[in-house]
Amino acid sequence: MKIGELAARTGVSLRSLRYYEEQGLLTPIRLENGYREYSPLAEEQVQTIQLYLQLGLTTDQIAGFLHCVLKNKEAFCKEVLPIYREKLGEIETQIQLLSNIKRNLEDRIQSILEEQKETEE
Amino acid sequence: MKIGELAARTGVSLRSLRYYEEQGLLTPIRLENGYREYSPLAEEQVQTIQLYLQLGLTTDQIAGFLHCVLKNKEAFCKEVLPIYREKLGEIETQIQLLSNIKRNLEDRIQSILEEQKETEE
DNA sequence: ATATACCCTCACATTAATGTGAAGGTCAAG
DNA sequence: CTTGACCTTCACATTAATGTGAGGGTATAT
Repeated sequence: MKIGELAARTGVSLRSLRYYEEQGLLTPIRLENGYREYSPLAEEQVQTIQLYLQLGLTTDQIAGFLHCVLKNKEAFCKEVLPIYREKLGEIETQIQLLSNIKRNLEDRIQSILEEQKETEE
Repeated sequence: MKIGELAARTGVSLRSLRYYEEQGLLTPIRLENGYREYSPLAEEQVQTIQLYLQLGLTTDQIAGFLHCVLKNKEAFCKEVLPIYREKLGEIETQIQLLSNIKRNLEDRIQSILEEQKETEE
């Protein structure tokens, strides 16, 4: 299938599909006229790529294990686990940071409200 | 004081101090030779700016209420509360998103570990 | 042959604060 | 008058995936 059809089937933009190719995640063959020709399997591959992107992995990281997970279960791809753990660590750090800010903001909002209450009296 | 001294006192880079001026957060006067001359109050102002930046506010948002909070308590600056609430909402959304990813990652890690255990047997 | 609906590549824009470096003026001490 | 430590402005780079648009080729139906 050509790129337009793959985009329609997957909901991923032409731009992104070409970008995935540039990043080595997708390698359609080229027709004589230069058009990309995707195998039927590409549809599933794109969905897999999307899944990993939604986990916050970069195309670089995905490229490191994609060809493996497309053929095997994740558990058989030794590159996956360390990347998951690394990402999990980042996420936890980020949540911690945001939680601190959240508490700070809540305290400040509370202070303002109390101050305003006093002034009303 | 000149920019180098202010940078040394506050730990904020020259680049950032100039950027704050560009964003309207800091307005040193200019000496005849073109050098920026900061009032002694600038040190505290910079610390205030840093505080708001650390809450995740943009220079645009800070510019909206900075001149007020430098003179009054936050509670008297009506622009502050809505901005805090907006930011709080963003933070909560972000935490929610990250928490979903976190759970997803944890599940996947768990699955991999269990699968590997089975394979070992 | 022309319209239309595809496809191609290349390249700039997006966000926000900060880093970095070039090219050059100012000032004080020697 | 030179050195060194300041200061100035300007401008490009950083991150990552995606949007957008120009300029142009291809294929099919009329």
